[in-house]
Amino acid sequence: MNRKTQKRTHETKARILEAARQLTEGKPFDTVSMDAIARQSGVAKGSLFAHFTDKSGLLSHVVAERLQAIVDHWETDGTARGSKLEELLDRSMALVDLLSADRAVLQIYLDYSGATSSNVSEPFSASLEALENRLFSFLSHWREKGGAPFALRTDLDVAALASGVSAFVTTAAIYRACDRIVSRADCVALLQCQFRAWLQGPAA
Amino acid sequence: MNRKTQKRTHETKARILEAARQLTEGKPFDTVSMDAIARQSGVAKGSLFAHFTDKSGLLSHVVAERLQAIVDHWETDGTARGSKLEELLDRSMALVDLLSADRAVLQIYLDYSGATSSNVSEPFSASLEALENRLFSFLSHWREKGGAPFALRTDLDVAALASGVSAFVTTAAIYRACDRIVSRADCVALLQCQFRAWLQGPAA
DNA sequence: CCCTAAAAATGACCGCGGTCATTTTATATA
DNA sequence: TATATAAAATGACCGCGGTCATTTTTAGGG
Repeated sequence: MNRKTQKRTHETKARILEAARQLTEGKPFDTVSMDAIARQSGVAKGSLFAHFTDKSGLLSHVVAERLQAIVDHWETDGTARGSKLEELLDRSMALVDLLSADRAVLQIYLDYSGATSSNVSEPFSASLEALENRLFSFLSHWREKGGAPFALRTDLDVAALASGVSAFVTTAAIYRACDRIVSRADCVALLQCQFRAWLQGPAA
Repeated sequence: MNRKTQKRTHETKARILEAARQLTEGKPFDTVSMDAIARQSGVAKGSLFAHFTDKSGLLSHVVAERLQAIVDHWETDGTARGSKLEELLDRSMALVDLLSADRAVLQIYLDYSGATSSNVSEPFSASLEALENRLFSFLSHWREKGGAPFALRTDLDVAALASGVSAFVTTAAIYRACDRIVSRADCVALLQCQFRAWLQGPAA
């Protein structure tokens, strides 16, 4: 017969996540071992793998939180900005900064950003979906209401535009994680150029 | 005093690479251990790391060869094609197929495609550069001589066009490596749409 | 040809992520 | 409350990538 999950489960899971959160604060993921997380959370190592599929699966929760922070900030921050393009650049760079700062974070993002929701931790896919929705509605708004410095092209639907933007952001993060793009300014410049070329409608 | 490297060096390095080539034929990289490569090549494991920085560094040579094969095939194959766009799609999908078939291959490609040539094995960066050159000259030719099904846009230089194409191909490979893009046909369709939108000049 | 110093090869060893047979704990029922 | 059993926790263990003090081989000067 089936019994329902005990409340211990949620507690230990929370303890593990809290330990992971603390230990990864400011340190690269690959310097934080599963043994260390087990020790910090006062739980046997084996238990980590009972609650999470693997190290990536565990840390994807941490990445999810960081991703969510970007979304939240985008949604709440009403700071006036020079233009729609600048706003998009600003938000994109927040993501690039997050992803390119830690190889393992980028790794997790790439592994899970493409996967079907079934094999990914819900927090991560939720955050990712929220981010994609935010981008989608941003572009929708831009197209409908207009915005500086140019009008969006109309020969592609918003979803297609968004997927292109994502592609540029992702590759920018990859290039920056290696050292192909050295300075942050170069990264911004590249994205600005690509965004213009991808999003701009025919000249008025 | 400095002595020059012995000829043994090249021999063992070649033996190791040959073993790696054999063992990875048709099998995912992560099923082939360094111990296995050492055993197959008749060399101590420690020697592998004397000749190559790490497993990625070793296998990047194998990836380089596969990459080079794509370049070579593109350069020699004079098969008549329906259009420039089809040719580009065809060649891009060859790369996508290569990268998405094995996680570790994709990993190596992403790690090294961005890195400065100094920290990457020469064969790999050579193959990558050859591929980029091939794309560049393909696009240059398209722009100058024209070609179906449309003329290339002229508001971006060829290098910028190429970087965009690479971005779309890379993300397509990532999506396909996970299961975001299930069928190969969907992948082709996505790329076709993105290539058109990215490359097409203003309607005549 | 021998001797010596540098170059190359070696394999025991380490920490890591991950597994699993076993033990401990909680809960439903009598 | 006592008992049976499912759920949860445990930690010794494994194979992996990678290291390094030691040994073996090679090349060049006397």
